[in-house]
Amino acid sequence: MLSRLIKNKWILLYGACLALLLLLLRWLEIRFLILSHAQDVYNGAIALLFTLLGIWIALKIAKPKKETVIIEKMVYLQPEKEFVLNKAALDELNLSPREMEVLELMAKGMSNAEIAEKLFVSLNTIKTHSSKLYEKLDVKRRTQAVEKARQLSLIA
Amino acid sequence: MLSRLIKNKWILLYGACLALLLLLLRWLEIRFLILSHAQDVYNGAIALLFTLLGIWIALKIAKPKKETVIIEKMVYLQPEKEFVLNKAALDELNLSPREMEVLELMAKGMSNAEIAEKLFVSLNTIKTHSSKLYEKLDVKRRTQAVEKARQLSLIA
DNA sequence: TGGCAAATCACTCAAAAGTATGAGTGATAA
DNA sequence: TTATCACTCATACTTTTGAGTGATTTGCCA
Repeated sequence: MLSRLIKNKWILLYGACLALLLLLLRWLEIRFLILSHAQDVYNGAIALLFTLLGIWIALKIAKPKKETVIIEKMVYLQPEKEFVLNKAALDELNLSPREMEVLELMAKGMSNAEIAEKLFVSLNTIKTHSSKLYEKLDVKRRTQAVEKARQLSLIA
Repeated sequence: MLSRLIKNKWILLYGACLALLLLLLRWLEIRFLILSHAQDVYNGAIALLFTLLGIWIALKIAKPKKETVIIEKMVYLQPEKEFVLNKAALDELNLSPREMEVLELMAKGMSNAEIAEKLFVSLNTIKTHSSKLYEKLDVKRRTQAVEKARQLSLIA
């Protein structure tokens, strides 16, 4: 609660300023007993002041627009004779178990229909899986998917 | 709609503060019996209005602040194992030079159209080549062709 | 010079792959 | 309880691939 107040200290600041300003104005008011048409100038001043204040607040508060920069970091894999699954890449890609299955069967050269039959699901399901697979692997075709998976050591 | 309100909760907060402030002033007013209170409400309203106006203006006009977010993307590279072309198998299969080219590009995940463009020939030509390729490799699909070629060490 | 293989391309039909969208279910996390 | 996710399936549509067939050109060689 307190921390929130502190966090929003600008609000307090703003309140204080407002209070001060009003007091100042009051004081001026009393001092000069308000010339009849001075009221317009007075209102104008308030308007101007608070407009500026609003602008200032907005500029302070406005959340910055994010700009994403992707930096590619190279990682070299050890040349192993036996196949070692690249867990890091696998985690990063976030493939579901089913998607991995489909990927493996794909890599064996099986058609969607064959994969569907083998996994006891419909052809459409396999299509859905493969589409998501391509999305996650950032490829367009199954041949590319297999290529990439091999490069990433996701499959043997 | 609601989320926008929540998002801009500081505006509400600000309004609350302003209200509190005005109440405070009112209290002071009563305390010290200074002048008519209508003026305060009036001033407060103007202040509030123009503050909002200022904020609105700023948000409309100001170019958005940019914040750079850097995301590191891992790229896994596999160091080249020494690839030894299996000449025996290649001789036996009797693939023509052009067919080998097509096979290699296929293995890179390129589509027939892309291969055609790359080799400056028509799509139909590539289809012919690939058909013969499948025949010679005794496979049904391009994925199988790539698989088989890899197993036979015809390609890396 | 005729035969042959390689390379080119066209055309058609069919099959497979892929896209887009929506939707239902069950499990699990917030 | 809501929300999210993985998995499932469907419909409709587009694109790509593959099969089958046939034709032309070019260079090689016996």
